[in-house]
Amino acid sequence: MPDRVPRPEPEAPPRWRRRKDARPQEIVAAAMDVFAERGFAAAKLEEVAVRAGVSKGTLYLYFPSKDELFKAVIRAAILPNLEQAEALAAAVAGPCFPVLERLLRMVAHLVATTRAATIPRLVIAEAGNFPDLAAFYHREVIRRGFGVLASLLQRGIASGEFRPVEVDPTVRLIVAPLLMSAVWRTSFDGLDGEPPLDVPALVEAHIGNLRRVLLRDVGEGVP
Amino acid sequence: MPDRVPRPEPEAPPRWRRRKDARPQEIVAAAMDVFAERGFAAAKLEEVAVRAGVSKGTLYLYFPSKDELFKAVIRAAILPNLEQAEALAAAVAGPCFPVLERLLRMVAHLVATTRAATIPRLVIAEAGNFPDLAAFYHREVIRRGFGVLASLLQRGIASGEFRPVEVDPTVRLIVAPLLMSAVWRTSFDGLDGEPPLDVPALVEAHIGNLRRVLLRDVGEGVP
DNA sequence: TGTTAGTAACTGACTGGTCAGTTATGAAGA
DNA sequence: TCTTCATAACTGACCAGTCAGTTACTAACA
Repeated sequence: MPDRVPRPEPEAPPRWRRRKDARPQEIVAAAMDVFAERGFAAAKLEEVAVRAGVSKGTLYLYFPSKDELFKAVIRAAILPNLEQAEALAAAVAGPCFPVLERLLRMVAHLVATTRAATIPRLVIAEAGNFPDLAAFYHREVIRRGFGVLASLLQRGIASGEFRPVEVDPTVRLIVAPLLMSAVWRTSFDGLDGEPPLDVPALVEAHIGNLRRVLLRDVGEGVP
Repeated sequence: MPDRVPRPEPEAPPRWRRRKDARPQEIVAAAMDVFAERGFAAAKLEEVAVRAGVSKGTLYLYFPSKDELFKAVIRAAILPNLEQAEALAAAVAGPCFPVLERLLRMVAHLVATTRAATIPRLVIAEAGNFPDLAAFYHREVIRRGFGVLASLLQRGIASGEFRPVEVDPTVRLIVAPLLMSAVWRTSFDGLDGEPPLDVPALVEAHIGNLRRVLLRDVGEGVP
């Protein structure tokens, strides 16, 4: 009996390929999805692996632990946007309020349309269990974001464009509605047949309020 | 050999006592602590039991599951305060802005001093995994809280005390800083040696801003 | 006023399932 | 051929939920 070839598909594609450079991003993208849907604790690495098209062991070739994978997700989702915001705020010389408007609308757009909106919720939820993650987020995201707004406010106050408000509370009051929108969209939206949160309308109302709060000449001729 | 009495302490107190009515509250209080420290998923019922001074089995005599215990915690922490707020808002006839001030300061005080401040964070974190809990919270807490503020705004607008603002976005803009404060205090406070969030200062700044936004006659004589 | 039988509160060891992380093995590519 | 990338079966810890047994209390009866 001649030796029968044991593999029936000589033209079958290989069961897997080596793709050392593409893997990390794909894994992070898959992890972003799963963490967003389930939260950190309830997310299963097996599911991350399946969505990334690899096996669970492969995750551990690129990330030493679930925690580190989580941090990588956060970094990947937040840092590019933050750098964009810093560039936007730094590169302007004229009046400050229009810059503030553009920043708010940009963040609102992110909140309303991208997966990055789930990041604050994830960090908030896990801050107690990952103090170093909370510290990282506080240092790399919150502090920098606050810094952008604070310097903008200070410039506006110095030039006389803005009333002399207290900077720190005002920064927090500017940010709060955006943060709340991000959290809302990823926690409560679409419950009980409620209409979804209208983020643009909320932001426009907020900008209108800020105009009355920050600027010296309030246009009182509104009907 | 005469029969030695096997129990050496005839006056020893019993190892446990039957306390059918006190148990549920004590268990809920212990669970509140553990959930607040660890989050729902990472909280261990064994630890809840130890802090409540009972065994794990006893928890299941009073609550059918971890989920139901969680809901009981939420109800116990939120509903009394909500009823107080509704009473406060309903029992007034004069101008609306002082009522709004009192409501905001009351909530700020809760946020700054009580364990109830951790509840929003817990609900936000677990909303994805417990849709019915999110729906319960939305229906019983958020909708009612929004209702209190919305009717107050409408009364103020109708009487001419307030400018004719859009009610729904404005309610959200009023609530956002308080929600953010609650989340902040239980997630980021005391990180990196930062000073803790000054909730009263934030609320006073917010009230000042709302005065400019809502009232018709803005006192422009501020230095 | 004991004594005792009955009951409901309570305990804690156990189970079954889940899942993060490990490793023996093999295929792909140089 | 040898190294690297990847797999998939495996392990061990952890924990919600269970249940057979124990104990505090009570009420009926002596």
